[in-house]
Amino acid sequence: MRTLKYAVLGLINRDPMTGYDLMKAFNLGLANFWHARHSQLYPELKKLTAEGLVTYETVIQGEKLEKKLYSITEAGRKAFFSWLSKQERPEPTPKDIFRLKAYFVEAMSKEDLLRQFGYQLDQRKTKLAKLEETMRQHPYSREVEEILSPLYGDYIVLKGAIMRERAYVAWLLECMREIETRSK
Amino acid sequence: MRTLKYAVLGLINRDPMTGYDLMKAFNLGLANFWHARHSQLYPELKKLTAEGLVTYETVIQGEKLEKKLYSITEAGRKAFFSWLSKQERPEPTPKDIFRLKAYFVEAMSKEDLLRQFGYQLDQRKTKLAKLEETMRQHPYSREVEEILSPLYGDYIVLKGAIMRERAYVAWLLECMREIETRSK
DNA sequence: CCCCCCATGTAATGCGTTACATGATTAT
DNA sequence: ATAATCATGTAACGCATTACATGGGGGG
Repeated sequence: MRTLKYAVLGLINRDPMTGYDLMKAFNLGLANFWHARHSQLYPELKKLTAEGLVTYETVIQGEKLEKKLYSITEAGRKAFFSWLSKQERPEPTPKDIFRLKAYFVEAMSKEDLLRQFGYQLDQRKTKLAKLEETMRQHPYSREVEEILSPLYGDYIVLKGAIMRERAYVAWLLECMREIETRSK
Repeated sequence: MRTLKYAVLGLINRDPMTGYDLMKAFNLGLANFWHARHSQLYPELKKLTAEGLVTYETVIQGEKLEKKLYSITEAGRKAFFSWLSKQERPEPTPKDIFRLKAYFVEAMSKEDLLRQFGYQLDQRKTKLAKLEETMRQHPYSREVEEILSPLYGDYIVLKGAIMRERAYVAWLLECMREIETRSK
């Protein structure tokens, strides 16, 4: 499937960048739907270079620090667009350890349950608050921009992440309310 | 982390079962938050047996078909409960190919975008309808049951899956509405 | 001078999928 | 009979994480 390949191509297609730049992207905005470590990125870039989908030029930073600035090739752009326009069937539902634990509700005491759900609620609310803060500061929310820009892509996935977190929080609250009511 | 290990222990803790039974569970109810193939389950059961967390007895089905009926041991139960009560920090956000494509909105034409979002909407709506049908037929929705039963666990994760799908559908609709409005 | 960040890689290990492989039972 | 389902396993491969490993640049 090689999804990472296309994620990297898509980013480099926006602007030439280094492996380090990619790593930052995968730990910031993209982290809401895709994640990769540098230990996965550097080999991937090597592979893409070998496949002729990207090229790099070595840039000197300061005195002698070398960095590789990657650009997409025509072949790379073609591969990326071809992947992008392909309709893929929905993937299997993502795994979720907390839902798994919730499934085993019968093995927990009511106190344990409320502790577990409460902790999860805390975590999720914090996450949600951060996403909402990011949204408030997002340029797209303030100035109305052209729809076919990277900024708009940023905006819609952020919006999606917020809606996803809200649904999770709502679920947790509903479960807790029911557990509390019944345990009286 | 060995999450599969605990998923298996939790299921066998409910009732003794075979590898095949486990496989069915991972493709039905659990599929909404965890998934595993038989090729992963049989080795896992072997490992759990070696660790002394489960035991099995061989049962003959019909004339000569052997199946292994696994039960949890005291050690297994202990390991399971210890995992269950442990608070884990939220995992990294799950990967989502469609969100990744949505992020690269600037590389698509408006027609492509509407086609992609439309297809995804179809798929997600179908999935949601199935979940809602399962919910209508769920025993817990009809008879009010004791809260600390496997049936309740089943119910809350189903509820969670429905809320998750609804949020996804709502996001898709919102994106499509905006894309259509702006493209005039 | 020291710490944080920039910058790039490799090795070992673990988790998961796809494919390979076999055979019995049950329902139509 | 024959197809679907029950039932159990292994092998090869790919994707991802953790740990190992090294060194320069810039700000305080």
